[in-house]
Amino acid sequence: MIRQPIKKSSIAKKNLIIEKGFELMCEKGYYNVSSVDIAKYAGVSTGIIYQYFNDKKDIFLEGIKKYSRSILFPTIDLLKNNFDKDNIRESIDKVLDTVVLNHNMSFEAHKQLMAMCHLDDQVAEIFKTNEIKTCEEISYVLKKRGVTLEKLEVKIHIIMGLVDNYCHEVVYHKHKSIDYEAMKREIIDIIVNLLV
Amino acid sequence: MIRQPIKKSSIAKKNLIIEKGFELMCEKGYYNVSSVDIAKYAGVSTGIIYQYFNDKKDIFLEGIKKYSRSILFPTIDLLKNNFDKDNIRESIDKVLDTVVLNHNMSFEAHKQLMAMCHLDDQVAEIFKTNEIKTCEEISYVLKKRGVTLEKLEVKIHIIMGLVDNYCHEVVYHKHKSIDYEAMKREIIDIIVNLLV
Amino acid sequence: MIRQPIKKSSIAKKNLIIEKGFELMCEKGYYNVSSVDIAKYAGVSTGIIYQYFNDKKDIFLEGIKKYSRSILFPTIDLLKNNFDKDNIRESIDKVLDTVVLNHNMSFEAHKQLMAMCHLDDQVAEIFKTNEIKTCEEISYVLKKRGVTLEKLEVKIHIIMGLVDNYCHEVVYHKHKSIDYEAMKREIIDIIVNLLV
Amino acid sequence: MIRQPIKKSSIAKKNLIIEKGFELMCEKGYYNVSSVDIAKYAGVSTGIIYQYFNDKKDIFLEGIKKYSRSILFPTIDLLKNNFDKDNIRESIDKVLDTVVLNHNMSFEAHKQLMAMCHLDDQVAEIFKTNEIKTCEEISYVLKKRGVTLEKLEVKIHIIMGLVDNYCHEVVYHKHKSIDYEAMKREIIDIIVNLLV
DNA sequence: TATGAATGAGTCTTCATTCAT
DNA sequence: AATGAATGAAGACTCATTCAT
Repeated sequence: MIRQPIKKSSIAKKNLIIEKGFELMCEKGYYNVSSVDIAKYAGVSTGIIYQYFNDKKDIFLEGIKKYSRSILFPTIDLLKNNFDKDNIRESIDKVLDTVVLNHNMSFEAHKQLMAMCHLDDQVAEIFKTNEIKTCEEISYVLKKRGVTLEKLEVKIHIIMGLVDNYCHEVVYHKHKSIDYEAMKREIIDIIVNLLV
Repeated sequence: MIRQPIKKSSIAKKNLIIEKGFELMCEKGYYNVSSVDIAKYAGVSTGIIYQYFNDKKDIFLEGIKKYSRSILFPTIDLLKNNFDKDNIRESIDKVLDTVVLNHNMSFEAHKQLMAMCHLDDQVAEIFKTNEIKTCEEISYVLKKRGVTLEKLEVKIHIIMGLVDNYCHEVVYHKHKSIDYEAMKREIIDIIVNLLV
Repeated sequence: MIRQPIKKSSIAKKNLIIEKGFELMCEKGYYNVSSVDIAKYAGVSTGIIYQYFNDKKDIFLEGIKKYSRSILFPTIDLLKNNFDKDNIRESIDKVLDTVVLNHNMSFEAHKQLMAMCHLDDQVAEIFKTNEIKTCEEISYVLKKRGVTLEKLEVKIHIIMGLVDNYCHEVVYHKHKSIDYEAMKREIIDIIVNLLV
Repeated sequence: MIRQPIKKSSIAKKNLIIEKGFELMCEKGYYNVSSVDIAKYAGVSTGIIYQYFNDKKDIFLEGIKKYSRSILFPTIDLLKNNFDKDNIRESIDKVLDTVVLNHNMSFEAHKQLMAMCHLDDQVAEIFKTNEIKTCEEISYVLKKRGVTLEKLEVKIHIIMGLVDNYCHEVVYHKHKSIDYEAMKREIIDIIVNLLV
């Protein structure tokens, strides 16, 4: 049924479908985009889609595999570039700002990805794997930078959750009654406490 | 267009549609359930649905308004019944267990609600309102029980996030490499630190 | 099944349904008006409609029987009041003006009635009967006013058709390229020729 | 949304839908035919209909554009082939017979077309345009055959109306009390009078 | 390989009519 | 005699997927 493209141009075409399809689904929403839309947007025929993919969801899954990591867990790169054991507070501060910035840049995509994550087990599985991998990498980076703690991975998981929550709070829930600067300080405190 | 039921039996019928419809959508998934499915499941005709609701989403929204609070934010009742200032650690422990239990009881419902929360602004709005209200109520309870802290609401928000994350971690992500008991202890530590 | 109202108030109610229902159907179009609409517009319950009428069309038919004559064939009354054998030209002129005026006053109703006349055999039958009756009456009036001609009824039929055509031309087709005053003169000439 | 067929077979398919759909609607009545009916009758899928047409009415309109001229206004061809200035009476006689014959051949179609003409402005517009065009063509033919009259177009309009009325009288209203042969003679007289 | 026309099951929605009260 | 809530069959329309070319 499903063919693996061999020719260079075919491989490019398959990748184009993933790229453009994922882009469109992230922007408009999985359920608001039809296969015909995707084909048109990618500039290919509808038929070819079903030679490289089982169904519409397949495209989305491939898209996630390929792009979601950079959308959802850019933390690792941030840390690699910014983490300074002797200046944890500022490192974390920078990470928080960057994560918020990143979320705002792909606002709709994030919403769609989170939604699909809850609606589809395969999507959820990919996210889970991603998260674990990210956690391991962060762990590796931290260790390299001199952080030696018990239960490090558990702590990193908690920290990742905290960062995420803070981010969602700021990006989606933004409401007057909350003092977000204070929240940020509290969260940094918690993280610092966990890492020392 | 949309009629408000006046007769007792009609009100009951409308409520039945909300109850059964919401149940079905939570169980099978919003996008996997049609209005005909809902009508059949509720034992009413398809026509009547369109006399009381604009569309499927309307039913879902009403369902959320009616039930989601008890599904998503039972924390408040837990606290009311369990919080003991001189024994915070155990109080929190109990809350965590109960939240996990509660999530497991309506596993699919939670997933659907979270998904819709990301896909639909109206749903998101209801959640946001609920969360603020819950936060305020928890704040009120804690104050009554003798917790007097600066930035209490900010802290409660963070705690609610931590609880939620822990819960999701346990319920959805459950994987071998993580020591969930350790995670629980860490989280309790953080919460206790925040509250003293 | 169908009940004949006996009580004075019931008879009034049935008539109200015919009156208001017919009015609404003429205005909005038979296919754009539902029984519920009619009931609401007449201020009665939907149920009662089906005690006095077999179906929606019944109301329309009764409406036609009751009102269409005055809408469609007011010619007879015009003639009764205006026909002057020694001044035919002016009589006809007045009739034409009045018929056009009458059409314009119930523009939508006319269109609906003509349409239904073509769509439904029962409606067509009523129209046919009406036309014959009108023709006979006109014939009677003309004779009384001293018009004695062979094949009078045939001529009257032709005249009625001419009047109708002129009217439709003016009311519906109105376009620049045609000189309607000239047309009127020609038609009057023809009619006068027929009647002398 | 709406696609224009390019491939030969697709064009044929679109035309088939118009042809069969129009045929069915004319036969059974516009309001008694569903898109599924049309698809079945034309031997195509329901989906394809919505790729070539906005809705049912679209098919009807295309049908009218394609076929109505030959159904409704064949007079012009009749005249072209039969009109003889020195033998007007017989020419007209032949036209009348042919028009009646033609109406009887597509009895239901005529009724539907007339009905839709009153119910739908787009249909009405097409008819109006057709009529004007026909009138001009007849005018052209008559002039060529030596008929030179003032207000010729007005007269042709009146004649077309007379022919139509006679035809409807014969085809739809047929009733004992009228002497149709006499009516025919009268109408021919009127027409001849107009043309000399 | 690639095309894009075609499919048809499935969805939402309406409304003439019935029926419990 | 009257109500108006309820019914459910039928219609319009969509879209993931297939298939002839």
